[in-house]
Amino acid sequence: MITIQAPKTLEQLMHRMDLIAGLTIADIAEELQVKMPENLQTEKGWVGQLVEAYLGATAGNLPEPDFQHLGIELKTIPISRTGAPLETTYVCVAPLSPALGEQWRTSLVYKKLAHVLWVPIIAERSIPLKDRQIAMPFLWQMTPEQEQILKTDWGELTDLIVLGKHDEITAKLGEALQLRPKAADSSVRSAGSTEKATQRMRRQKGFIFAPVLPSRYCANNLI
DNA sequence: TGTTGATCATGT
DNA sequence: ACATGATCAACA
Repeated sequence: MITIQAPKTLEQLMHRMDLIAGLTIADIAEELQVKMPENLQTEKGWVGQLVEAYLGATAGNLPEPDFQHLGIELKTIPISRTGAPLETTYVCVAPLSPALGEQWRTSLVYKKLAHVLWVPIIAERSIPLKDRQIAMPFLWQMTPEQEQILKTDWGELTDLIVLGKHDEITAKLGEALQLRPKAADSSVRSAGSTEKATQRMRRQKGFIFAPVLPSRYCANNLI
């Protein structure tokens, strides 16, 4: 695979955003000389990793924003031809034992969502992977109103974990953030550090961003 | 048919 | 083990 240097400045990144708009997945795979799977059934994160490589993201699988020095998180988002988001977006793990006194602004959720480069991809399931087209990427920062929603959701969901109310946690909670299972399969268990003594094994969960805040993405214009 | 819970691949 | 990247697919 061809390696792309990380963008040094925000201007460089924005320039690459302009260049990637309108390309198909096949275009990018060809440029990077990577083999493209027929579908995503066994490589669900493949497109995200392809776009990361193409734009020069550096964080790998570290729990940090993708463009570390710019503090920007890259997220691909599948959209319909009319710009409606087709999936929710994984943000980060939800600690089984949240640090005592953890605040919203110091949380990993905030760090990841503070600056997001959304890369919408027209990805209706009827469209073959190779033909799916990148729409216009855009930088997003939460507004004060949006932050209030996220902060409230994060606080309520974190409280449930802190209080050990794991049985009450479902994806129905939260307005813009959900807590959903995040594991290889439903049998995986792990212990929170405060619970190791009692051997209370719980299922790992992750914070999921329901795309209700940037509710519509440019699909047709700007390509 | 939209949502919620489950699952897959990869890297350190 | 546990973090990243997400989409799949069963079921309400």
